[in-house]
Amino acid sequence: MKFTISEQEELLFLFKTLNNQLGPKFERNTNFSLSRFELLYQLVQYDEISQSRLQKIINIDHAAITRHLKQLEADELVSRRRNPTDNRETIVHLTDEGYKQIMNCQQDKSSFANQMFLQFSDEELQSLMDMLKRIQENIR
Amino acid sequence: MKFTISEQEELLFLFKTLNNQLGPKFERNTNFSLSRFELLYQLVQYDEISQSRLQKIINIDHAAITRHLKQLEADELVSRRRNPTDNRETIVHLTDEGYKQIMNCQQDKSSFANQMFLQFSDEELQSLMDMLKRIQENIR
DNA sequence: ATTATATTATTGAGGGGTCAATGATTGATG
DNA sequence: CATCAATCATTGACCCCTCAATAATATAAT
Repeated sequence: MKFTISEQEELLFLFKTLNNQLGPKFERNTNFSLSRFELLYQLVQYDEISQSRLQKIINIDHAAITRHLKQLEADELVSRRRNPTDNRETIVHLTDEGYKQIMNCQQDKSSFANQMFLQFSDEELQSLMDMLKRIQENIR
Repeated sequence: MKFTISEQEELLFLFKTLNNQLGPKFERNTNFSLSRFELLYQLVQYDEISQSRLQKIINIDHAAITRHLKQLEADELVSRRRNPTDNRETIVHLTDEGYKQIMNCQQDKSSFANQMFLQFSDEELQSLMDMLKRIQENIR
């Protein structure tokens, strides 16, 4: 006995598939994973920021944040130190090398995003963004 | 010095975030990961199917397919045997227990998908599907 | 027939993510 | 001020994924 799949359900799986394809492609183009890129990007914006604030912005688990930053620190793209006024916090800061590298792959990231949304109108981008945010709300 | 992020780039990261949230939620609701669910779903459709055909349908790496099916076999939701007419292939078949379990969580999956697309019109679903497929084409 | 080529499945290494438990530090409260 | 509760970071266990290398089998080509 077979059963059918609704359009909604098809979309759910399409999402997963698309994402599985997106991540590796992005990484091949920029040499950074999406998460690492986001992390470094935020560090450019904030200069100094605690891990827990980064966590809230990036929206991945604390554990993943810690491990990414430890690795980025080992790679010397980032420096970390305790917050003197609150010793629970670790404050993260981009090194010169980190800044250089994230700036270097700006172009790659942009052209990747352009390729991804080739032939999308502004209205479509807007509507897509809107729908994704609504989905996010719906499953919250 | 800061730099800005285009709408396209914002969408790229929104995709990743949304997906990171989608997977775990789905799993908590159905007790199957999205991939396992898809695998079992296809087995309901095909009754018997080779791993390589499954791989092409589900669109994840061969290695992941092998590991999922080995685990599902250990859980006795699936049986596997060599194809007598082509010994390279492994043919996969759903067990009664596997059938029972996948059918059991149909309801959970449906209500999850409904929740996800709450207040989406048919046109929106259609347009979303269309856009996702175009993105998939664009990055292929 | 024998050799070269392609297909299928498997494994190992490594990256990314979650959840749960732990330890340290800070803040609030009786 | 002593204790209890919240916050932050870290670690371990485990899941999912990709890529690359390998082994086995089948197919094609000389």
